[in-house]
Amino acid sequence: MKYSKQREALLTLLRSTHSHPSADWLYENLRKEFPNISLGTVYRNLAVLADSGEIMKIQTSSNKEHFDGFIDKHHHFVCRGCDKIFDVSIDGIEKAEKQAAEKLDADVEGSSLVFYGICKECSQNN
Amino acid sequence: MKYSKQREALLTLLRSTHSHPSADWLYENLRKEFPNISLGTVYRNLAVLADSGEIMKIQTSSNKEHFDGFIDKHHHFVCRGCDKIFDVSIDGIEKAEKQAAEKLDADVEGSSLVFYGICKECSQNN
DNA sequence: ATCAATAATAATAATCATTACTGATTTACA
DNA sequence: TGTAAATCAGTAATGATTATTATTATTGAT
Repeated sequence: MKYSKQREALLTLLRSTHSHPSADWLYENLRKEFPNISLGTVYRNLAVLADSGEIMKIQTSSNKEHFDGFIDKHHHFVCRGCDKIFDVSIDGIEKAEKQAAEKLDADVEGSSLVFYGICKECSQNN
Repeated sequence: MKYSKQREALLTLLRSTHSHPSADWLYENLRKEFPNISLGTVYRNLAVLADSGEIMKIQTSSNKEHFDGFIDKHHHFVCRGCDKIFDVSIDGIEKAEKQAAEKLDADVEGSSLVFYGICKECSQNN
């Protein structure tokens, strides 16, 4: 894995926000610094960084991948009003993973827990 | 919502398996009974049935939607070896939802919990 | 510092899943 | 039965992601 300015800028950008951006948002914002950057470069580096465990891919009910530069154990809440993704930490999930492993007799390596609903701001604006 | 043979057959087919099929699998299998059925019909009815709460859309790390004809509260385990989706019931998730709602001061309507790892069969075959 | 090997890039084309559109058919029900 | 509305099949369009290719940048060794 060779160094590249683009990859570093991508990682820096991703770690500068807690908004869990998508590939095209990252692309648009990287263009400020690299006007010629290619969307393919963004996707490729997101894949590389996710594979190496430096960032995290988030799966929501939208058909779009979102990314998180922070890989500490936490979960997400997706507002169906504004589609924003919020961080939230819940404890006791290891217990659930253990429970699943036992029930299925499988090797559970990880899990994804996403909450859905209406965020504070959206419920106030209605 | 008007009755249609296609929608009924789709629902019956989806409820005949626990394999959590994708739209194209359902399409291919419905063609046995309806050789002219359209993929659009499958997608439309999946959306209609999911909206009305009769079936459930499953989100995994694959960029493909999967569907579940059984809507009782349960969770899923995705094997990264064979990509199969297994059902698993975990208790105590309501507590996690409550915890998230309190932490975010949000209205949590539901959650999705997906486990990842290697299933029993795959770990035996290696 | 220069050079060759190779990884990364920009640009673009291709793919894949899903959604939208259209005109014909089917269902519900007055 | 007749009519309005929902659903259909067929097909085109969209949107996100991935693959291709020729060029450029990084690396480690001379």
